[in-house]
Amino acid sequence: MSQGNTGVTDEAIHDVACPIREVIDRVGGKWSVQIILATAQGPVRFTDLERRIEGISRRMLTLTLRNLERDGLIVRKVYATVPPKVEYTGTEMSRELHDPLERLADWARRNRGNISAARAEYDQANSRDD
Amino acid sequence: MSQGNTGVTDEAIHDVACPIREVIDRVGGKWSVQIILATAQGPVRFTDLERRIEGISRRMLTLTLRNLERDGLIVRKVYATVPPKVEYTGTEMSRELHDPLERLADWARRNRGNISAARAEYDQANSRDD
DNA sequence: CGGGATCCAAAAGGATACTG
DNA sequence: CAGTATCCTTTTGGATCCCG
Repeated sequence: MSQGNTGVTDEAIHDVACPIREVIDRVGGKWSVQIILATAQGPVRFTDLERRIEGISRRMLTLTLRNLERDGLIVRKVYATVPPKVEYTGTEMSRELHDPLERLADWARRNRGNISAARAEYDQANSRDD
Repeated sequence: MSQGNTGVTDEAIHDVACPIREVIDRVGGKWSVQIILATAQGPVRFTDLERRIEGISRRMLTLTLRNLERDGLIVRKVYATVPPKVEYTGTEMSRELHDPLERLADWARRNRGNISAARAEYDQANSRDD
């Protein structure tokens, strides 16, 4: 190796980055995480979700639920009653996501200050010149 | 509490989901993670990144680098030489992201099979009817 | 109640030509 | 070499109305 620190890098990057992409592609949507958390401890009805997740539109709730169901992260149970009743429940796989997500949340809480400071600095530095 | 399992839920969801959103908003882009990983162990030049991150366009490389720099996740160092030379290096804050990200990657690797199985099943179940 | 169908706005991303 | 500028396509998300 004559060219400095180009060792593990390229392959290792792909091996880590690629699975991460897969996760983000499924839970990176604007509402996915909230739904995963909301359905974690038991069956929740459609309308309950709509009320509990502030700002979500009917369309996005349906769409996100469908995608999560397709990926096996939640289970949809329909009761043939009238009026209709549908319950959504997070799966085990989905619950196993909580720890990893909590780590991310930790990082975010620890570095909130850092990030907004960095931003302020950057934005100020790039308003003078240009 | 007379109405069943509505305990921690709503506030707790927000307290966890909100920081997670913050992280995803910064590293959820299509190329962010790869750049974070690639710049982790030392200075990398623009063209090196362009070569090592397969499929990235000049535009997106620049854009993503700017955003990461703005958030304090990488540092940009310009050498006033000719031809120009610019190096990008991940910051400590950025390196602290690796562990959380690795957990996510673990989850993805463990559940890859589960997910594609769930998809296959779902897609098949929804091709018959409709 | 729990959606599906439709239409629209905004954001993200890609291709590529040009430049200090 | 390391970008910027411009144009275009795709994706994502929101607003509604309708329907069993």
